[in-house]
Amino acid sequence: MPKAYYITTPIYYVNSVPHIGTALTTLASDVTARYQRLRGREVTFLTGTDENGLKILEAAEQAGKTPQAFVDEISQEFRRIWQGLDIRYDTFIRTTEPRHFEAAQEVFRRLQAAWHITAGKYEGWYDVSTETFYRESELVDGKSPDGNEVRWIEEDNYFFRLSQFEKPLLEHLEKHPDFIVPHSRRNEVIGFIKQGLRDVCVSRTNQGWGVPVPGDESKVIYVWFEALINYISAIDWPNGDWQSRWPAEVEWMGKDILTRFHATLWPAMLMGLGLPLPETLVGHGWMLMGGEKISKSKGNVVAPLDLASDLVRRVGCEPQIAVDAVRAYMASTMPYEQDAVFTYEAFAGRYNADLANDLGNALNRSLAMTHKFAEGRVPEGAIEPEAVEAIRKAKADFEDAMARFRLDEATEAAWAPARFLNKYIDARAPWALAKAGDPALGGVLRSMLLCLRALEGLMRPIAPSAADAFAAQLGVAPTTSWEMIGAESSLPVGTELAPPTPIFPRIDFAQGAFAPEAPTGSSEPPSQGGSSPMQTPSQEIEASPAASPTISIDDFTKVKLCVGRVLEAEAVEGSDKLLKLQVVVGEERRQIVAGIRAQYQPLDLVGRQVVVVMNLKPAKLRGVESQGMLLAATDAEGGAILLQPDKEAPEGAGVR
RNA sequence: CGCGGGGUGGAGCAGUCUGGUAGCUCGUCGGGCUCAUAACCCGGAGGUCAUAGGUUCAAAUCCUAUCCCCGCACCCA
Repeated sequence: MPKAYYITTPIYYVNSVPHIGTALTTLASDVTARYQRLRGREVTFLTGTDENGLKILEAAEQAGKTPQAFVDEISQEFRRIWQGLDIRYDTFIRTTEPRHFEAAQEVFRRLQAAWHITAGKYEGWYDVSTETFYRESELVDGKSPDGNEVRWIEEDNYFFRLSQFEKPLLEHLEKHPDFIVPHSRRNEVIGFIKQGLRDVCVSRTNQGWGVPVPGDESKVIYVWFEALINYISAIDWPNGDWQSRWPAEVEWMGKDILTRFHATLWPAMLMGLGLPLPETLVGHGWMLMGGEKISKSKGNVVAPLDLASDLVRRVGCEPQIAVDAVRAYMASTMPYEQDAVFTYEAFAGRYNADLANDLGNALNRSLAMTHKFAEGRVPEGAIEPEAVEAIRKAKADFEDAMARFRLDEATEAAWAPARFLNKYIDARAPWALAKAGDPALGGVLRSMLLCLRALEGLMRPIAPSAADAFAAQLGVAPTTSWEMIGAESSLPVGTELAPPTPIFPRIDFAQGAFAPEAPTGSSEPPSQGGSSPMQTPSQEIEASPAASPTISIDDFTKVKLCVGRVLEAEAVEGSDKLLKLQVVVGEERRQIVAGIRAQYQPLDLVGRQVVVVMNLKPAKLRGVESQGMLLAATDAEGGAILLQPDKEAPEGAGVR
């Protein structure tokens, strides 16, 4: 049996539901999968959810649910949204499934047997709440960088000896130039590995959630390590028919999780297991909102299905067509090397220009003419060579673009027959031919319709429902194979066409700009495109955007605030944010480090009165002791605006 | 000197590896058509390709230096 084309997305961390960035990766995979199916390949398209890890335990607790109920619910939500976006995956893996547990443990066992995982004593600081280890130098004020309590632990743990794979990884990258695309990111990966790889601690204390280390129930396998295994656990490695799928042809992901994990740790794990590596890893760019990274705290999250319903509400098209409009937009602006910027204006503009004006209108006017001049049937007549050539070229361009995973170019190629057609119609002016009784009319009309039939096939991987609508109006069944595209037999003479009905109704901007119905920002996640098995420790779960809890006046008076005066100020070396200040508060003198360098010059500050938090535990920042904190407001960009007494206050005055 | 990406007509981008008179979409101005979803087609205006040197017959493209933006890392007491 020939090997199936195996394509994967990262598994998504179930701390919250997908947004337009997450959908990007999944959509890219879906378009690739649909294209390969059309080409006749057997395809296995995998996606899933990452459900282990201590953060899930915490998020579940916050939500007042059992962990299992919590992950069940969110995993289900992912599947609902993928279904809504017409994502046709073949396999959905959840890392809480037995098959994943078994495979993960087997990976662990085998790597252990091969001495790629070894037991060792770990000595160091450990942040229990984020499951992260820190070096002494990374600690701040005796706490983790996130401000969590850390404790010194000396415990037995397991280490994956990643450092041993430096050379083999570099060799593989050398030998397979297309292992990582785009090439700019391949260069980054090479640079990263050349800096030296450190062994990875791959076990954590078992708190009743996660995959236990085989033979050591006191530990679970570290979630970042275990999550990657989904790519093989999902195809029943090691006991099932995994060899008919592995290695993956392509693993899609966002650029954020490419370098450290998919391009380094994951291939090293596979090497340790003696398994072949995926053929290609694509680390695409991000979809930014107005130039900024998508994040809930900025309130700039767009849920893909909301975008579709906004469009339905505005133009009254079929829901599935609106979904396709979202798909087409994402595919056509698919960030590859660079990030792309999402705006409602751009989405609406492209919808009108590409889908309504070019594609929809091309279909509409062609059908109308056929009804008017040829009784609504595909007429006799020779297909004209320029049409044949236009279709051939579009097809070849599409193939070429997909071979390079350039969805933006593929989309452009798919639309090409429509763009050609509009020009062609104008050049051949069928209405004039009809008036003149010119016998060329039949061939021209038939050429036009064949272009539309080809368009229907080419757009199918990107916009399947719209393709169905095209086929229906053309009076034929959907295109089912790549060979059909452009073939005369795909649209027989005499085929009866449906009456033309606009598939993509235009957005009338005279009625106002296209905008979301209501400000979004309900329960969407802060993470991006490939946000994945591996979330960086700083990405906190935001289970509920709830108001901060109230505190009592007693709590407040615990904070000792005083007015001080800045005596000296200078930059902290090696930091572009920090200033070192000498502040006098009454009799007392304090050294305070503040992250205000972007807003204030040292000289601006000298002599100024400031409000100081006196009883904050001292901390070391960039190696410089800070004995307090200045109060400041936050500006729109997150910069600091120092607070200052309305008029000169007595030296050392208390603040309440 | 932490790592990396980028600076191309009003906007968003391609082209840079493999030098050869700057291309696409949108916008704008003018014209055309009337089959069509006020859609479509044609044409114009608009760029010293961040800056300065260099290599070359020829540089957006190669080399050197500088400036500016943006990620990551660090960090924001």
